[in-house]
Amino acid sequence: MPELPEVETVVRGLRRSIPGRTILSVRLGKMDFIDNPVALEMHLPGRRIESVERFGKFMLLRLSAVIAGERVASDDNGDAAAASLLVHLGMTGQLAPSAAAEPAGKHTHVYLTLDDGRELRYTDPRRFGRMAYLTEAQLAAELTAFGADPLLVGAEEFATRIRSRNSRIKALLLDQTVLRGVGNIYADESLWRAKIHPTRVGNRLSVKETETLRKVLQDILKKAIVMRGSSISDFLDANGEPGEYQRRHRAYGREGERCYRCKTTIRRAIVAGRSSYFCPKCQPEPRRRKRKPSRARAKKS
DNA sequence: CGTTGAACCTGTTTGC
DNA sequence: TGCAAACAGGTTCAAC
Repeated sequence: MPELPEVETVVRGLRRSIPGRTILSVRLGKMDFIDNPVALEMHLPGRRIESVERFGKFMLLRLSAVIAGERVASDDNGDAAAASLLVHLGMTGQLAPSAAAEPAGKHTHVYLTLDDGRELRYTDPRRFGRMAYLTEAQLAAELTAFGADPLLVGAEEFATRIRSRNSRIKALLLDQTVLRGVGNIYADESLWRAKIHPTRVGNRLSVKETETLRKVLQDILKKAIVMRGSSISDFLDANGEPGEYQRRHRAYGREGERCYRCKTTIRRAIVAGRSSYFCPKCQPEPRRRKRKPSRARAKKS
């Protein structure tokens, strides 16, 4: 459920009351989605949360360096220096503070006790999310593999990233090493708006088409953030509130309904392994590509 | 390189 | 009603 707009919504919510708080203790339930559970228990207590940031679909809680004297940095592990708690919400993750006395749900697996009587809790039924305590060096290494920020990427870079690839545009939009933060909903919404069929191949899109796609993608992401994301069945922000952007969806989840532009019935097909919704009229299907002219003897056709 | 399908895990919806 | 199948905002990895 969480794509860039939803993660940004959670981050903005957390920024209102989390920075400045110190983590007093850590309690863990199931921990198969945590890189190194012991690292959390060992290094989080005593740390102050300096800020909350977003990187693609990741949330980063920036942690203070351990105050000298509080805990002596006698080791060279770097565990006394600034570090971060990286959180990915997967499909069903939620990160929100609540009063420590508030009963937690069945799928709440991480409890960070704060110094103001609250607990920052991570809840995730499917546990497709991820949590990890990372030093600065580990964090830097972790983030290098990701692509451009879809909100900031310029026309030239976007065109290059898309038009240099031989994959379907749907797959490219979902590929986090191409763009960081776009998921299934916003990929389909932007393709519908740009009138581009999800199976069109990147290197066969014109410069004009990629520029249209970049603009509508940015416009959609910005509007979705303003509307606090899309809540399909269970997305809730850091205040437990659902988003409103699902009311603006034009393609995603609309199989069998009529296209807002031409009234044609919206169709669903699996592209890049994901349900993809599109208007078969507004988004014309590309001509099937001939297979490679393998002159290496293939028996023939 | 690129594509597909399976796997990870739990819950909800849909179909017979 | 009951039960099984299909499906879900994501990522990763093996196999071709």
